[in-house]
Amino acid sequence: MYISLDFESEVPIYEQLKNEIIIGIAKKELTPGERLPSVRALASDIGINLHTVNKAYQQLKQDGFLLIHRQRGVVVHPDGPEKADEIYKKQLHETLKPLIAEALCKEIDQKELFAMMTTIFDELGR
Amino acid sequence: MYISLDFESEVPIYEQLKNEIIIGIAKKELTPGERLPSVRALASDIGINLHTVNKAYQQLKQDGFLLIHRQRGVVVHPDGPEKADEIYKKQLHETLKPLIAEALCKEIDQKELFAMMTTIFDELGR
DNA sequence: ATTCTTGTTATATAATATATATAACACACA
DNA sequence: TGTGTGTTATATATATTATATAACAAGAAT
Repeated sequence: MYISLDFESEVPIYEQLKNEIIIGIAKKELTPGERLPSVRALASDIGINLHTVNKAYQQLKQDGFLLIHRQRGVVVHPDGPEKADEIYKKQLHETLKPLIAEALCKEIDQKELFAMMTTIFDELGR
Repeated sequence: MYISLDFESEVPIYEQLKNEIIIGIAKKELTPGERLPSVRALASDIGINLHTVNKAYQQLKQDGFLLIHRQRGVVVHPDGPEKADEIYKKQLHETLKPLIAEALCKEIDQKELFAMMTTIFDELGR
């Protein structure tokens, strides 16, 4: 699996790493039960600190995407994360709203936004 | 116009403020040319520091949402922001992608996401 | 002219977040 | 008995967020 990070980005490295892994899981390039590199291996691979990788792994574990066995390492959660609950849906709604508002202000219309969404679904293999 | 801020949120106050204003413009509750409160008035109103308001105003000016006349105050840009260019569209795409990936992992399907989008369009008066 | 209100600039301070560096620990496994 | 896991602990550096005060420049109102 490719991990592309932008060190110039305002988005923190650990966030970018989380996103890459979540996208990998959504695309099923990362399959349930699959082993991920150790914090040290991945950190060394990407050229970042092991704590930065660990922070991403820990948060993904918290969110139910990963399982971490103390000595066996990190694996994609066999059952996947919990289904979205109402709290998550509300948060997603609140996250999307300003993004869409800004797009509308910039004259991106509903049709174009749906088209962009469809492209993304496509990229994620849906 | 109502401004609702969540001081417990991880989202910075100035970001929340930007979002509220952008949403206001998208909903046309804030109309082109309309005067916004002075940095001091709004800060005092919300109970935050004037520099926090100023930061939001400055960034919104940078993004073409607002015009700031040195002594006449802050107004909603009469012409609105620039139309979305390819760079913006690419950034929006990259912002949406991990959000959608996470939603899909949590078994929110394409249909439900489109429904959520439609609800948001509705809230924004489209 | 004088006063008030603008945004603006300058300093300072504190708390938090991000990222790195090093070292050590506990424990399974070969 | 090492080796490789994640984990924990410290320390450091930098950037971000938010606040507090003060002062400045210039248009607007009186």
